[in-house]
Amino acid sequence: MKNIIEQLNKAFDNRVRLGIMSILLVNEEVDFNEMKERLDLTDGNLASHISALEKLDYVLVKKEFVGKKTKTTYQVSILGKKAFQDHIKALEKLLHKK
Amino acid sequence: MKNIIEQLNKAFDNRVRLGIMSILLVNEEVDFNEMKERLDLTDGNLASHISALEKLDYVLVKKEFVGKKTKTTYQVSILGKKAFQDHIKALEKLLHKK
DNA sequence: AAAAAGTGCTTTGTAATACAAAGTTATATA
DNA sequence: TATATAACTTTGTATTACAAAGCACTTTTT
Repeated sequence: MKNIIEQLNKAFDNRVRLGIMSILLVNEEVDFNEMKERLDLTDGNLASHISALEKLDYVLVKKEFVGKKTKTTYQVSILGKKAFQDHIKALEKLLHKK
Repeated sequence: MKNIIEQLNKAFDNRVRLGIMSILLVNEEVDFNEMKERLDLTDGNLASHISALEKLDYVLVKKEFVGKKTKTTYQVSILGKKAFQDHIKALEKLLHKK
């Protein structure tokens, strides 16, 4: 039988990743710079958290050219959405249902 | 102006500490061994997380003798309850209100 | 009475984060 | 030509998280 904290997804312990996911759940697409500004992160910090979420296939990274300039946008994957919603459910269970 | 993740309390990022707090919010008192079993932790790991919460004055530690045996029980402090509820509010804001 | 087990830690050691800052490649603009 | 922007990667450091072992003491078992 699982204890209450095992149901929480370790990937979402971190506040930055919680922030990224919650932004991506309500925004179809968010690009590197908007994310960076909304969460007030350094480039490297954002890149590394995104990379962690990408490795788990929770976030999809799209790279395109706008003219000759690169543009990177992020989307949540179906798996990521599911994982996040499960995490929220586990959180709610933890917080309200004893 | 604060960004959304700054409102989350860093002390509650961790799943073990989230678990401890949520148990203490619905139980007047919980002793060392019950906490340990409910969260399935090693002695040292529980002790260190409790100590972190104690340092923040979020948890009160009561040591007493039951016969000649020591017994340690934990309670959430008023400050801790406040901090935790604020954290939950911030979480809800993050998760539901965009 | 000796050995084993339990209470509640602390210490030790290791591995995994988290993060800032600087460096990088390439394009863009003044 | 010099500066700026985009999107990283690298480097280095400091902080966690955790298991396992050790410890002092008491209690239970044999």
